[in-house]
Amino acid sequence: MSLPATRARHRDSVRGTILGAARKTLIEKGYGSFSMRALAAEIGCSPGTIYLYFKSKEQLLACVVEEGFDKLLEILEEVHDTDDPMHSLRKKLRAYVDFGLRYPHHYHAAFILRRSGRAVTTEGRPHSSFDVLRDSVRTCIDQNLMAVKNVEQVSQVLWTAIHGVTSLLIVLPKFPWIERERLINSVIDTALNGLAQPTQKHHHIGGPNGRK
Amino acid sequence: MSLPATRARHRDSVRGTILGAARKTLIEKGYGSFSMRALAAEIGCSPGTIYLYFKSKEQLLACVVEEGFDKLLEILEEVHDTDDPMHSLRKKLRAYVDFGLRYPHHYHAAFILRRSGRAVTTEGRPHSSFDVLRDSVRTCIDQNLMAVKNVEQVSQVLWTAIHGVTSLLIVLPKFPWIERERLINSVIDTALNGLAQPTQKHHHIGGPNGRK
Amino acid sequence: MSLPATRARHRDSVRGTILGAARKTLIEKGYGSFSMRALAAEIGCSPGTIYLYFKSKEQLLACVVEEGFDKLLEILEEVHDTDDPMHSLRKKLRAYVDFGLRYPHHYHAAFILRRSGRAVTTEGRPHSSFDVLRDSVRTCIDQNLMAVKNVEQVSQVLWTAIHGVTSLLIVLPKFPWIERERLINSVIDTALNGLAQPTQKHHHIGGPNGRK
Amino acid sequence: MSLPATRARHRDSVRGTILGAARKTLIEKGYGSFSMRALAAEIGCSPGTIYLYFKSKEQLLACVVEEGFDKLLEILEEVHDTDDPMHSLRKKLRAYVDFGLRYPHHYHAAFILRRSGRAVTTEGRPHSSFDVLRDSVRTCIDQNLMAVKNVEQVSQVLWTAIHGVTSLLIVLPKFPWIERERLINSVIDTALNGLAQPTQKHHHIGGPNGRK
DNA sequence: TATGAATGAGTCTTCATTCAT
DNA sequence: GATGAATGAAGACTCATTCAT
Repeated sequence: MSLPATRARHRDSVRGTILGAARKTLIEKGYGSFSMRALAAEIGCSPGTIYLYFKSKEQLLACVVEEGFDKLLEILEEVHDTDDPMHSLRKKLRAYVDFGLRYPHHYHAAFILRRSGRAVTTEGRPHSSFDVLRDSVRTCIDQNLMAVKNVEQVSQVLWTAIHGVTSLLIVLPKFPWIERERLINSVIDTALNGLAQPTQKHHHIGGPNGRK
Repeated sequence: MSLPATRARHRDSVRGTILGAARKTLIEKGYGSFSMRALAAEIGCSPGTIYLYFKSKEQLLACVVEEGFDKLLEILEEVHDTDDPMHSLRKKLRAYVDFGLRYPHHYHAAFILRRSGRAVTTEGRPHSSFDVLRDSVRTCIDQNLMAVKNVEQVSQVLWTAIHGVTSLLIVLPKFPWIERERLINSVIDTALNGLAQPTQKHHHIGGPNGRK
Repeated sequence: MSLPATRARHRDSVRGTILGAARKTLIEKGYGSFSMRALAAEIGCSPGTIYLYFKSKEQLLACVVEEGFDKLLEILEEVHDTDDPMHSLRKKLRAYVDFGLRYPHHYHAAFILRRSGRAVTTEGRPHSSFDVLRDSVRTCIDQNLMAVKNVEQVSQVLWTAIHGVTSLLIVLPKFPWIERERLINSVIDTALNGLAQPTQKHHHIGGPNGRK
Repeated sequence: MSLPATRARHRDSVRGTILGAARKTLIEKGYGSFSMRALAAEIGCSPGTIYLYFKSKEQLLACVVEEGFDKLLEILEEVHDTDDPMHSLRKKLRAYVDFGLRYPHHYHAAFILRRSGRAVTTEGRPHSSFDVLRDSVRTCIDQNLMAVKNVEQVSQVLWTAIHGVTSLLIVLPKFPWIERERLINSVIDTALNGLAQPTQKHHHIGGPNGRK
């Protein structure tokens, strides 16, 4: 470590400030209105300063997205496993949706946007959110709680299900959706029921059927 | 007909060319990089020419989206109903996914794109693809084929399910998906099973379980 | 005359329509907002059509200005001479100011604007508004009504006087001017009194002094 | 002083360069042809640079106008009052005209230019050139040297008179004016005589009448 | 380390003008 | 005579980025 500790600490602090402001701007103003100049103004530094910490706009945005992945991962890992693996799985699915709705721009950047040809992938990431989901699914299958036995298949089906609601709610917020809470629960119920052993129907609190 | 027929034909042709290029560019370069100049260059005309056919960038993009909605509606309406309502419903769901994968540009423009602030809505549209889906669902529920009886809820759950696969396959084509056909079928099976009456399990040909 | 009379009449009519619309637009929207396309739209013809009647935007505007000169001349000539030459002169000065205030854009184009180096001049015009003014002044001097005997000098002094009010009222309409009528009369009174024979004070109706 | 002095000096210098070029371009090319791009080219910098010193085209033009007002005010205040108020007034009127002829660009920007719709006003200006003129007039009236007793009226009449010559000489330099010096003096004489007490005729040196 | 001036390419859009039909 | 499609240049303005200080 060639830098004195205080230096390093300062660097990190400034870097954090920039990242925080970037995230905020990205979330509040949206992707299209994100500009390095505006960001510098927001922080109160000169445009050049940002380039001391991030090589380019692209890299800065990549860091914000990275942050999003990390945050999602963190949130999913916070869902502690219980004795009931299906319950744990359900809670993870729900945490995923909640993350997307709470940080729509992060989610958008990570899973919806396709930028300049290169899609965002989880490539090169040692441990991804999808891994957490897959682990949870594996436990269920190992305990014979699923009718479908293929871990990868079940995981992917579940992922597409929760991505479906999450992304549609983000992209089409004005669509006349049924009550949001009911929709999300129903999506998760439906997917789990569709995959579970016939004898093992798991519903969220409130029952399987929608009100008519 | 005030215009000579050749004139009108020419107009439509150019308009189509612009729309097509816009759609393509939009998906490949991304929303942020979409520029009227670049579009004109792509087509081989001057920037001003585009403005002879579309009032503004905004309107052009709106037309691209509109196009997507129309195309999808058209395809869904081509799926004729049969004696078995669940079978018809399944065929429509599958047609939806196939549309997205066959015309990813259209699909992207219609359901994935999110424009700064204002989201695409179906507002003002007399008849939407979702209406077709809802009608199909209603028939199933009327014939007591669904465990969940709320038409709107079932329709929305099904939509999010098929949108989930469709959009993820489009946006993250490099993700290590399981075999595409199996994934799609599994998604549809899962959703329908999760919603259907316990006694009425409908699977696509090939059975309910994924191969291990 | 190679064209049949009806043809020629039609030409003139269309030309007049264009000129009229141009004048109207110029007056209402101002010089900066004048565009050939907008003009065509206003008339309800295609942009190209205008070019069948006017070589260029510049020429069209020149014609409008020309029209302005003609109109001013016409108005000045309408002021009939009376037995009292000073009275006639005063009426002409007043007519000049009124013209400027009634057609501020014409006036602006003719006497205030300096376009691309070349100032608008009366060069080449066989008979100008200034000639009318000069003739009126000459009559006054010939009848020994002026203290200053130089026709050209008196004419120019009077012109600058009325141009002064006219242009300032046009250019600075929001300045806290005294009541407009009183100002104009006072300007004309002052100029005529300053030039007239000491024994011959001519005032407009209302007296020489401003109210205190 | 947060900026190093050299920085500040540089800023002012560049700002001045831009303002000067803007003033010049504005007058020579006319308002309609004034373009930020062309201005940048004239100066030899990039279009963006101008925006580092002026927020918009509108603001730049407003500054040019402001400059004109300031310069004129400065010059008028340099004319010191004497024992003879009419003489002082005359000197101020003459200084006004001289200013316009010496700095035609400034004068044009301040009093001749008319911006689309919104006219230049003196609004918000704490002390204007017109105030100086008015003060001088008030002194004359207080000493009973004027036939017309209304300060505002006299001031405005005098202003329109000197603006008349000044602006016409600037805008129509090719008109066959009488000798310039004689014209200016005659205008001022005429106005002052027209307003003064009958017994108090003040002429510039050289006498009241023009040579014939 | 941090600044802020500068750039050059880019943004959308409008315009005067031409020309085949 | 009239059209309307097309152009190419220009309009104001913004932005990511670099660099001397």
